[in-house]
Amino acid sequence: MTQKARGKKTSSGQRREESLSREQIIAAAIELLDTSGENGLTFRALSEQLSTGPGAIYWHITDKGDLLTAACDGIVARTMNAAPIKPNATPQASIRLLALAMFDAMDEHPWVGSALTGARGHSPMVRIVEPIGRQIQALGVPKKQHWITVSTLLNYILGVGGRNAANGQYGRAHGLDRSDFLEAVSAEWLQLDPKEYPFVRSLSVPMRTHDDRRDFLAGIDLILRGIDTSHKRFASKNV
Amino acid sequence: MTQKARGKKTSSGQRREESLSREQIIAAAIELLDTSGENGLTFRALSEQLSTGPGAIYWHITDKGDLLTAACDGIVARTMNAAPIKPNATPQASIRLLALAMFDAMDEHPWVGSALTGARGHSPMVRIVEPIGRQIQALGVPKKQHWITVSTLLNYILGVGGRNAANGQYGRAHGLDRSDFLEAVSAEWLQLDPKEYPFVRSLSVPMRTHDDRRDFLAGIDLILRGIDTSHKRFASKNV
DNA sequence: ACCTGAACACCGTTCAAGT
DNA sequence: ACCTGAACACCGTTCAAGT
Repeated sequence: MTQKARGKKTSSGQRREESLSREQIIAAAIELLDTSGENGLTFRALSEQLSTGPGAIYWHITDKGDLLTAACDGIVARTMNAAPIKPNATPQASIRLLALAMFDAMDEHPWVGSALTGARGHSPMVRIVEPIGRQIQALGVPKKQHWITVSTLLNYILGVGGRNAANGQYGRAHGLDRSDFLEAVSAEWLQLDPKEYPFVRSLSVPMRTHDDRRDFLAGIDLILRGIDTSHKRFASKNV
Repeated sequence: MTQKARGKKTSSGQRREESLSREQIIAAAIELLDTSGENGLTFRALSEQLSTGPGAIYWHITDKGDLLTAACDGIVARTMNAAPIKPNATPQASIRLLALAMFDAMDEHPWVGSALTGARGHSPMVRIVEPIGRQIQALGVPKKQHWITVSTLLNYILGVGGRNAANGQYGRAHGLDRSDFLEAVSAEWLQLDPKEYPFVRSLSVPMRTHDDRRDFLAGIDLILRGIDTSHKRFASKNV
């Protein structure tokens, strides 16, 4: 509204024509994060891509934290809006779908996992909590349990996202692809003291062969079973 | 063993008498992290506290990531070793106890939450997985489910720890204590559009009044219920 | 073998100066 | 109102030089 369009007529190639906007900056930040990872987002690199000086960005953005949160929020917003929740699906199926959508988003944009955990304010979080919460409501979970039920699901999702981000960064830094990485961790686990770490050693095979996405879903299902039980118990007392 | 003790005889006050050791550095790092937060750990601040130059640290430590992981590992190790698991307690009770021990540790050392998520290698993770895994075994969970069961618990714990760390940092940066912080978030949630965020708005009261520790445990119990169910189902098929 | 500390490359952020 | 870009304070890390 207040923004006067003052484009430079002769747009030379990829140069911007309009004045800088917050949205432009965020979009460029997302692109930078996607292509060069968490450490790739620099005010200098960003301003170069936008063909300005680093100081210009501070007119539209408060902080690096602000920028990171905004970029994260952008991904979360489009992810949740695009999730195809069917009106006649069961609440469980819808929760699975929503969670899986987040998983895929965090898998495609590994930096989202850590940005989400450290996000300032509430905006990205709230975007996830709302649709999941509605399904929890539809599940008939009593009101007193709403908070801890969403919290549990959210914290699980955040945990997976954070680990994914860390593993991805490690792999990128050491030039390992996913199977190399799993192989290495599996081997390390096998070298642990059999007396001290019998259980961890017994996990060395599943660790090497597991499927992140499938196991993420299995965790969601595990939690969903816990919700169901508590609901039935409560309902039988009340109805 | 190979390390010759070559102390300076006249120890002036707090100066170190022996040559630098990895353990000394890690202990100092933990102290620094506890007193001045995640951003307080600097090679310069650390070397000053150890009365050396920044370069000296690199003789014993690979990296800042290495240092952070080692500090985190130190806390996790002592936490898990100190957890008083009673041999005649139920597996569920033991898992609750172990999880709660980790929660308390991450609450006392907020930086552990984020360090744990980003930890390189596996060492701190493995320390948590082993004792919890044994209880899962004791629970009679079938072998094929071991991996996803510990993963789910671990990811939940990591998620809570990460959020705690982020909230703590936010509070510290803005000079808010816990209740101020919750008040602020709760107020923000109430200002959301009632059409778009009815569920989140309905959480504004529990958000303001909730107890982190109790709710963390409630989440653990929720997950434990999910495990129980799946176990019974499997057992009835097999026995 | 272990430590010193100056130096390097690179950050986020600020701010006087411009338009 | 918005942008420029030099400058500041501060990082992690390296490395020749010392003991």
